[in-house]
Amino acid sequence: MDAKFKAINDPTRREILHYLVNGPQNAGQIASQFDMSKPSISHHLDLLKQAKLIQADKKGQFIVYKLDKTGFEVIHAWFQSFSKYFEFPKPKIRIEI
Amino acid sequence: MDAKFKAINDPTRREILHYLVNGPQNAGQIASQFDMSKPSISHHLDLLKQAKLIQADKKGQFIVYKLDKTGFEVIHAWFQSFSKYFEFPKPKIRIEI
DNA sequence: AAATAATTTAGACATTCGCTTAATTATCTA
DNA sequence: TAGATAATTAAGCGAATGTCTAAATTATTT
Repeated sequence: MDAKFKAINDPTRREILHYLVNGPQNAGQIASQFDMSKPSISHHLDLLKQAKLIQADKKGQFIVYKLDKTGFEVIHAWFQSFSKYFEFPKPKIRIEI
Repeated sequence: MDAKFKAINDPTRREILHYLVNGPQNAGQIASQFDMSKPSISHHLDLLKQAKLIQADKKGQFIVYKLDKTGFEVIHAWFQSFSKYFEFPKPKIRIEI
């Protein structure tokens, strides 16, 4: 729990998560998006992995990262625990008639 | 944005938020729930207020705090931005037939 | 087997964070 | 108005965080 909130507390890590919405990327591709050393990005990726917000898959000499639903669901559930106090806006839907 | 994620990163602040689900409480009542000095709680309340996760109302010599929807909605919207990647579990509903 | 490439690990440093005690401000009441 | 109560602000300290460079590890290519 703590690890997840800690993970999303950093702006770089939140950017990494958003970047991965486009699909899986290896560590080098992710690092190239940021004006920051590769070891720093590697450290951020490690914290995101510990929080189960991303998954790492080794593909030869590359390590491919992708979003992990596990961690997101836990945080989402935490938010739901406030729903008795107030409702959050729901996505608009259309129903055919 | 940063202030909100920072605010929910701390376990004491998350407990304060949950405590306020029961309804508005003044600073002393909140502090009495924690084995921690009042100035520390006061500081936590300040960060939560800055993040617009709680609102402060002065009632005489008391300051009454309550949850503020504003900040929660912003964080919730951030999560929604990942919904294109995976859906979160929806609350179960019953429809009368 | 040696060279190259991708990534992580290790060590160091400045900044931020959370906590405490002491001092301050504001309000209520006798 | 003096004294008590509620809460915050100020100052200081140790621990955690984010960043870097340099070194080590793992996998591929020639």
